[in-house]
Amino acid sequence: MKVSLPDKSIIELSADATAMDAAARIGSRLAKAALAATVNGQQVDLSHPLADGDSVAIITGDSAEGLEIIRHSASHILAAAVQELYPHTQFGIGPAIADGFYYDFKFPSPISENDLSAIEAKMKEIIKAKAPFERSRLCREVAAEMFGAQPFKQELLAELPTEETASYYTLGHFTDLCRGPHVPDTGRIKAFKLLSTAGAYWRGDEKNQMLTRIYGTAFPSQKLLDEHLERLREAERRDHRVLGKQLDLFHIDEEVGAGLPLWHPKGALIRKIIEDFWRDAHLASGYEMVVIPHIASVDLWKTSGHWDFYRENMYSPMDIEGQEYIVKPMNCPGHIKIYKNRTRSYRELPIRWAELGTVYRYERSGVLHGLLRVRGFTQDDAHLFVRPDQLEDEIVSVIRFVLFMLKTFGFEEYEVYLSTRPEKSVGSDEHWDQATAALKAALEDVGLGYEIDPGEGVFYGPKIDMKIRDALGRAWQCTTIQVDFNLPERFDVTYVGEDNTDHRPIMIHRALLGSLERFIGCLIEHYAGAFPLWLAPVQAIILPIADRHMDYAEQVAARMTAEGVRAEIDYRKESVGRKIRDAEMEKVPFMIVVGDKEADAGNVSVRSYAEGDLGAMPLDELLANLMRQIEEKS
RNA sequence: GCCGGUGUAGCUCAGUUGGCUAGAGCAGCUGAUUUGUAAUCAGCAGGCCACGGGUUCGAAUCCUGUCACCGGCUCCA
Repeated sequence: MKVSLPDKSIIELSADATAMDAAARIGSRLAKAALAATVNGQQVDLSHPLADGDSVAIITGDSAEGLEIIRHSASHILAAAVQELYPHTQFGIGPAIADGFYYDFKFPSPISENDLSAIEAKMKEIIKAKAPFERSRLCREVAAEMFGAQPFKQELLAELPTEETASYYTLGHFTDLCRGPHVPDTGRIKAFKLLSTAGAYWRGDEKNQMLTRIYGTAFPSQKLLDEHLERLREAERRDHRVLGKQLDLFHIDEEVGAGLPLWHPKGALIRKIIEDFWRDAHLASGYEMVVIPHIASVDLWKTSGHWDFYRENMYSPMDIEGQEYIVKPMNCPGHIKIYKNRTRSYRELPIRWAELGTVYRYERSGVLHGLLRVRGFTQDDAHLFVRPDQLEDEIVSVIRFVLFMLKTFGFEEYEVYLSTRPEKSVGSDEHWDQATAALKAALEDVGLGYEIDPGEGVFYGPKIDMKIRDALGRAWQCTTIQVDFNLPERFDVTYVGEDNTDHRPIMIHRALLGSLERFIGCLIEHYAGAFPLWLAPVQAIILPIADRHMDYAEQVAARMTAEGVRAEIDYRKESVGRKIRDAEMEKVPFMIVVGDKEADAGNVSVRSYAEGDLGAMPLDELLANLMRQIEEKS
């Protein structure tokens, strides 16, 4: 028979040939590297028999598909090892994921990370034995019989469409319901490591029982695995919680409360720089600033619907002279009240009101995470009141504004989601459809790729979310843009139209950075604590060589400060080497060494954090350089 | 909230099968050194061993409750 290859060439094989035979015919090196194959667009095992006219591509560990198959097979090896070591374990599922794989188990008694090395050892035995993955097809009755005391497998089996005979893979004594494909034998797994254990609800539903998940990763070679582990260690060094401590930016104090960060002077300064930039950018983009109180009468939250739809995230009311007040979890009702304080004309719209608004939300203790998930945070919030004919243009300009902001902070990569109507929500289907369509149209207008996140909208409207990733690759939602027909209705928000009758504006809720806490947390990790010049709390530190250079150091500092550069002097009686080391540890962008030579010549010796020793130069030259970098925010 | 783990000086960490006055480095303070591109030297001080209860002649160590933190799950800016 003849089969075709990806390069369009045709090879001739015997009538009973398999995908493996095709690989062998192409080359012996490929046969050795082969893990699985794609036949007519479908991934299959190497043992898959070919038919005349098939188009065949061999999958190796070099491709993303190959890597996924390696990891998926590794998860089966993990399960087989667990079955041998802990015979009464019940098995959940074990897929490949972005950076590795996991398998969920219900162990007869709890295990911990200390047990992973024993499981790894057993896996290595299985790999050394080059045990084959054997595929079979069973009818449902036989499979149900085989999975006897495996309730999770039984549940999966019961949900399969009746007309289908599912496929099964057997590895030693372990058989799993699985679509495949798998590597031909366990010897193909060249490098793997078990990383951690975790609790995970069966099928991701907290109403179900909790299983024990084991995470691991696998690569086609030890070298690639080592590189990956090194990246993980590097990521730990970028952790904003570690850097926040090292750089003295913030801390979270047990006696103050979980999830309530305290900003130290340097952290607060970075925050101030971001806030200043943010306010200026907003004022320049047609926004006005508003300010509202942090607590409001419970009546406001009843009108807005938060009391009914958002209460699980809100703190309990406090009693003030018999009236119930609530700490705000959102800023929108306050801004609406400002709008409603007088009659608005169609000529005023769009109204764009922005506020760095601090909100407090109840978050379950287990979800708190440094600055990235807290209980009190400041949103870079704004509410736009627009006429229907202005809606799409306004969304487009908000999206453009977001892209500008993120780019300024060095974020070039993010994920975009369009979240649709959740179960707990208010408003008519018609309004939801209209709002969703407007967001979609705007995204397409700007040409931004996005995914749909079904049912993830807010209770009052759909939203566009943008997520950026932390050092460990976890995605955090920062930007959010929400279209809302409902709150204007609930508060009876109106404007007088050209026709002299009342009309209902549409609201856009939006936060570009999301919250300053989360954004700065991501920013610390993004820059690994080495902030670009415009954001660095200390931009330059002047290092006098000996006490007699203090006067000159102060002249230099005064000059820099006068130009608006944040400069400090290291007054300590320490060696230059020591002062440099400490400045390096604090990741100060510029170190200015001044001694006899500099004082005599009236210049400065410059060492940059990024580039090292730059040699001597006139102070004016350095300043011009710094001013340019600050201006460019580079 | 749930599963597993952790909690010793400001920070990073030792602390053996329960047994001397709980240690080290860094940071801090004092003194000496006046230093040329990643740590000068010496001395001193610093601990309710997260917090509460229990077991024991004796607890940092064992048991238990609470809190916080870490990795996930669920949930979210």
